[in-house]
Amino acid sequence: MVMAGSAGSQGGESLLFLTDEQLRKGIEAMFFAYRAFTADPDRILENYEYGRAHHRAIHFINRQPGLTVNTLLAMLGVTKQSLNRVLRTLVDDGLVEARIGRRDKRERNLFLTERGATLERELSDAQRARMRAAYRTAGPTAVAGFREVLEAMMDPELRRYYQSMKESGA
Amino acid sequence: MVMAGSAGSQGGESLLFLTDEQLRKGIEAMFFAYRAFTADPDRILENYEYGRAHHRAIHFINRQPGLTVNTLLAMLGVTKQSLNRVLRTLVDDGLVEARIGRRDKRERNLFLTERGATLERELSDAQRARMRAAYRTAGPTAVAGFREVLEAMMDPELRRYYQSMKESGA
DNA sequence: TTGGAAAGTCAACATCGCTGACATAAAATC
DNA sequence: GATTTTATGTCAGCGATGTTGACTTTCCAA
Repeated sequence: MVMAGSAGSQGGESLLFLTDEQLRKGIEAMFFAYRAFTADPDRILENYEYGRAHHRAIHFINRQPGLTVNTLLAMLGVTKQSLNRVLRTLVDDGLVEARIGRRDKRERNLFLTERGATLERELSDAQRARMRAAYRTAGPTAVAGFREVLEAMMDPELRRYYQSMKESGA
Repeated sequence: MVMAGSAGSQGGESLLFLTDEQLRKGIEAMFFAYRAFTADPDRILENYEYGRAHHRAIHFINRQPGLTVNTLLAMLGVTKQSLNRVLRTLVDDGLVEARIGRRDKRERNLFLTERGATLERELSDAQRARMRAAYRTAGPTAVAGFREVLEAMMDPELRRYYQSMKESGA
C-alpha cells in the first residue's frame, strides 16, 4: 500500500495527520462544510413557513416510513415538546400523517403524505446535488474515507441509528 | 492506482458511489457526525454562560489573532447585530480584547486575553480529542478523503476562508 | 467637506432548543 | 381488577441565536 518514493519523513509511525494543526483544520472543515450542507435546504424552506427542524423530521420520516414519535425523538436528539411543535404543524399542513399504531395504540406511526413527499424531494434534490458534486470532485476513494471518519466521530448510540438506515454498510 | 482484483462491477465508469442511496447516507453521516462534533464543547459551555456562537467566535479569534469584526462576520456568516451581542459579552467578561485598529481607527482588531485563551483551550481540547480518536480509527488515507469531500462541499467564498487559515494545504 | 465604510446600539421578532407540569390513553404488571 | 408505566400531546415560560430595520458615532478617503 505504501507508495515508493512518498516515504520521506515517515519513520514507521507517520502520525503527522494527528497533529493539533491537522485536527484544527478538520474542525474548520466540518464547520464550513456543514454551513454549505444546510444552506440549500434552508433557502428552500424560507419559501414555506418551515425551518431546519421540519426538514430533519421530514427526512427521517421519508427514510423510515412508519417510525414512531419516540424513535424519531431519539434520532433527532430533541425533547418531545420541541418535536411536537414541529410535527403538529406538519400534520396540520397535511405533509405528515400520524397513524395510530396497530399493535400498540399509544404509538403514532409517521408517514409522509404526497405533499410531504413532494417537499422532501425538493429539499433532498438540492442537498443531494451539492453532495453529488462534492463526491464527484473528490472521487470514490475520498468518499469512502469521508464516510469512515464521520462514522468514527459519531456517538455510539447515534451510530447505531445511522447504520440501521437502509443500505446499511458500504 | 487501480488494485488488481478489486475490479468486479466497475466496467469503466463505476459510479455506484453517486447513487441517491449513497448520497443520502452521506447526508445522514453529516447530520449525525455534526451532532457529535458539537456535543463536547456544548457540554462545557453550559458551565459558563455561553453558547455555540461564543465558541465559534473564540475559535476564529484564536486562529487569526487581530482579525477584524468584519472579517469574523463574513467567516461566521451572521449579521453584525448577532455577532455584536456575543462579542460584547466576551469583551465585558474579559475573554476578548478589541483593540482599535492602528491604520484604520474604525476597525477593531480582536484578540483573546489569557482567560479567553484558557477557555479556548478547554473547548478545543475536547473537540480535538474526539477528532483525534476518529482520525486514528479511520487512518490517514480516510482522513485525506474526509478533508477533500468537505472542501469540495463548501461554498467557494467560504472555501477561501478555510484555505487561508494557517497550514493552508495538506 | 462630503460621502461612505466600520462599528456599535436599540427594538422587535422568529425559530428552535429547553424545563416543568399536567392530561389522556393504553399497555403492562401486580 | 387495580395500579403503574409508557407514549403521546399540550400549555406556559424561558434562553440562545438568528433576523430586519433604524439610528449614531467615528473616521478614512475622494
